[in-house]
Amino acid sequence: MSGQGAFERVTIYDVAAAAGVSTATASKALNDTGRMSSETRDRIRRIARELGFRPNSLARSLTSKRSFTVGLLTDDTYGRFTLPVMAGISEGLIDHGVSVFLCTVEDNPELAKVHVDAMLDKQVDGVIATGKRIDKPLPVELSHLPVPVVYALTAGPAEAVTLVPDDRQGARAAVQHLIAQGRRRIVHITGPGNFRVVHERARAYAETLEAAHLPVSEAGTLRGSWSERWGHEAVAALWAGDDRPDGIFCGNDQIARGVVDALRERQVGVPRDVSVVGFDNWEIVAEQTRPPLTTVDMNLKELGRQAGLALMRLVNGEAVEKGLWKLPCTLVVRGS
Amino acid sequence: MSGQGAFERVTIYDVAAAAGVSTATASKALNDTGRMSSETRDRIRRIARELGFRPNSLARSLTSKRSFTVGLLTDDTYGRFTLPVMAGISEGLIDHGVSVFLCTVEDNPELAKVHVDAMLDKQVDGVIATGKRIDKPLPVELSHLPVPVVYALTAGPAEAVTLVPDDRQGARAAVQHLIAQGRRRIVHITGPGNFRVVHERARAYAETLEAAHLPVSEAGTLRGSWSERWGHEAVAALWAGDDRPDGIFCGNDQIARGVVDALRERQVGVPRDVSVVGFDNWEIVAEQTRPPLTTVDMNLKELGRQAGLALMRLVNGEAVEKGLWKLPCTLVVRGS
DNA sequence: CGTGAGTGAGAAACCCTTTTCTCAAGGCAA
DNA sequence: TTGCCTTGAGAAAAGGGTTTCTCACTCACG
Repeated sequence: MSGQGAFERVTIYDVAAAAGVSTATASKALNDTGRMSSETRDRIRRIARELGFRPNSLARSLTSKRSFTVGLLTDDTYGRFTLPVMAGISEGLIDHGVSVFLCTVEDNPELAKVHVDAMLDKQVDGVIATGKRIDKPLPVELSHLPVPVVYALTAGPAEAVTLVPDDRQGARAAVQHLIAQGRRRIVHITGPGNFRVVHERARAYAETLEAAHLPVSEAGTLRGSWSERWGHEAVAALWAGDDRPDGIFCGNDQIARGVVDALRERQVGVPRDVSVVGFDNWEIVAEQTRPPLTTVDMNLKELGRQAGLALMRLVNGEAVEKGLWKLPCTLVVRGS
Repeated sequence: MSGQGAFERVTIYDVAAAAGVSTATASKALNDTGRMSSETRDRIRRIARELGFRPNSLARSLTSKRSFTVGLLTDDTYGRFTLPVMAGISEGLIDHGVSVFLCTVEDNPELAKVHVDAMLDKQVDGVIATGKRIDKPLPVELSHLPVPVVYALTAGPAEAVTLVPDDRQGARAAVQHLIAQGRRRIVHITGPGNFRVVHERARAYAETLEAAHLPVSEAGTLRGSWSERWGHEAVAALWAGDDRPDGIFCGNDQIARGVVDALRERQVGVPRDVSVVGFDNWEIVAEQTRPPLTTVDMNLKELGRQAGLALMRLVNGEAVEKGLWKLPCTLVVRGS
């Protein structure tokens, strides 16, 4: 099986000796550089394969000044957003032979500094900062590191590359979907006003209604918490009045879940009487709702992948457009 | 433009030259090895500090055969369990100067192999495997890697170190709490029977009742899905009969949430008439439930930390007890 | 004064790979 | 035959540290 060389690692000296050549020749044969007869090259390669030779990245990095590692900093240990982003980064970079150092720093500046120093000592080629909120920075200053930095789903300086989902476009898609379903009285039930995403989504909601010549009022946007309970409460408040909506765009899936449940308790048919659209495509919520939620997916894994690729371009010295990159969201149409 | 690596790194040669000594002496001064006058040692150290010298880990690893990195493999990109475990690992290891390579492998054996090979090439000192289910292994064989492996929250071979929460003890604590609240008719509403944790918790539930001389029947354990909906359904079924419980131990917090909501809809007082205990301490669920859920915390971050420390001991060649390590759970008492 | 022990520090080897420079040999034109 | 060019390959250095070995020197003792 694999991994038989458990004791002594095979080095390029072993390959060279077995092939009766120098390490220089062996190196060149394996890296497809230098000049030599194709017989020699093939023979060395065959022997390397037979011996199970795997070059020591550390030694290679020492001369190449490239470690093929990057550091990933996050302040999120529980959230559901970070993991897909990290998975995307890891997946996008492994294709380039790059491995990712995971560093969780909570909100602890000293811990963050320790991690950053450890990363730098290990000669990372670059750093990705990621977090739980796009309007809060990590507890450590990364702007004058000796390596490039990319920000994903966390606040970064204006002159850096920062990747976030395009909340406006996602919200627009959601509201347009409601309009396309023939809904005309559309409200927006969303989270706390001190989140930037709440502003973005609410603004896009209002603009989309306006563009469709539908009535839009400040009262159409209800701010609360990111919870099912708030969904319940908002429906209770709306149904207590006369001007009941026939379409509801929710700021996240939990609110939408609460909304759908509250409507069902009131015998209001979803989507017969009211259409509901959520945000996040948190599958455990969206798919379990009855009916399953139509919702906006932020494509976080893809966002992570793009962040990784952007960093690679910076590391390679290629030109990369600075500033905020807004990545498209996708509407996932289910039953609501 | 910052971060174009324009800075020249300070090497030990620079320090040695500035101090007028050889690199050997500089190395020994900085590592507190070898023999020299304390004036020399202090002077070299001071100069190193002034120059901002930071040793290149790569070069150091090349000779020391220790890279102070470990690989972390996970098959979970969405779950809520993995992130705290990873955070604990990262936190526990950074104290040892060890950084963690994050590798997400989904259920893809080839991807997993690529990641493992990349890790090995980068000379990781060890590997930690973690996942979403303690009864499913990762899609890659790790048992004859040339470095030690520790398993956390995923299935590992019998002869390895595997860390999992002590589900039995946690379940026992939950049921004992219900009994201490004066509850006597206690049922268990839990997840699908093909999860090992379902068996463990159900068994501990039954044993604890038995030990307290309370009635225990197979009908007292209701298996369903890990969803709020199932909590609702189970309550509906129970309250349709005559033998209604006064204590409910739920297999996870989502079920408990559904149970509490269903009870409230039925005007059953929690905890006035019925006490409910969940499992997981998923704060976003447990704290939002009305009343807030009393639940079992699996201390996943601590589990991760222990996994990291166990790996370090293996790497250092210290004796480590093999087999399944069951780490204690903690009952978090809230309002239910 | 000769001897031995202890001390402080440097030279050199080593870790593993890449890369530059050098060189011998052979082919070919003059 | 001489001289130049090409080709294939190796010697050596580099990369940034650590570690072993050696050595010169001082001091105390007999």
